[in-house]
Amino acid sequence: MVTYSADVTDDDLVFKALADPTRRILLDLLFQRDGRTLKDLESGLEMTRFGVMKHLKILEDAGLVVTRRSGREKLHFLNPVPIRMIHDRWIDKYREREVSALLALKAELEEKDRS
Amino acid sequence: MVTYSADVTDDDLVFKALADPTRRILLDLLFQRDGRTLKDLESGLEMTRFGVMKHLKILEDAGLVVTRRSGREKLHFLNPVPIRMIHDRWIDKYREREVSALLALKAELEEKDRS
DNA sequence: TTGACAGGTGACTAAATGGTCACCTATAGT
DNA sequence: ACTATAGGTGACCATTTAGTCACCTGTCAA
Repeated sequence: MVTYSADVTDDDLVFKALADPTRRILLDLLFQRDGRTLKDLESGLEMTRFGVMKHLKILEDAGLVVTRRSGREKLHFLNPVPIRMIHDRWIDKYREREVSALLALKAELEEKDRS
Repeated sequence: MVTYSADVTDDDLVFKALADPTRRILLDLLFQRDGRTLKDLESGLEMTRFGVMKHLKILEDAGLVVTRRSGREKLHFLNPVPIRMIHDRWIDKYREREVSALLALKAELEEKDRS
């Protein structure tokens, strides 16, 4: 049986982690391509290595990013599970149908806009 | 055509709004039952009316809560659309299948645990 | 029309957060 | 061995944020 450490404020770590724009960009980068190193991620941001490192630690502590060491490198991977749990907290089956339909309609209209 | 202010993006307001535990409780309360007044929401929290009011304003500015006036009362409703957009930002069709399966399995195991 | 009630604003303090730096450890390649 | 490279720690400062309060506006009902 898998146990998640400190159920207590687990969700607080997740939401706090998502609150910073730099950290969301980091997740975007990992969404595009997994398994990046700190050096790699750092090069895409206007910030010192230390800042990026702090952000990655916060993402990792929140469980949004999972890492694996490979020699002197540390590889970073996106973990979508906490994101899904946010979704499920405030969107039940009923609301999900409504929202999906609404967003589909919105996408359709924007598609027409573009043509 | 809608325009957004220069440095504060729409999604930043949403994530900042979700970063506070009190505001998440407010969303939980509205998830249970919509259309509540400030007085109603205030009674469930150990905080002055002013604190709750500030939090509700932040949620409203972020679009997570929509309101309607009725006489001297202001009714609050949960808007699930921004939550869904967070989900869609980092969970594509492929990951969604994986995550759903994983969470379903987890729920199943916890169900067995309880019996 | 008067008093109670629901909601709202601006200023203020204490705590949390983001970013940088000096300095440190461990691995890779020559 | 030794030098460059990848990553890590603790302290520090500037800014942001949560919460409270004195005071104000609008609505209801006797």
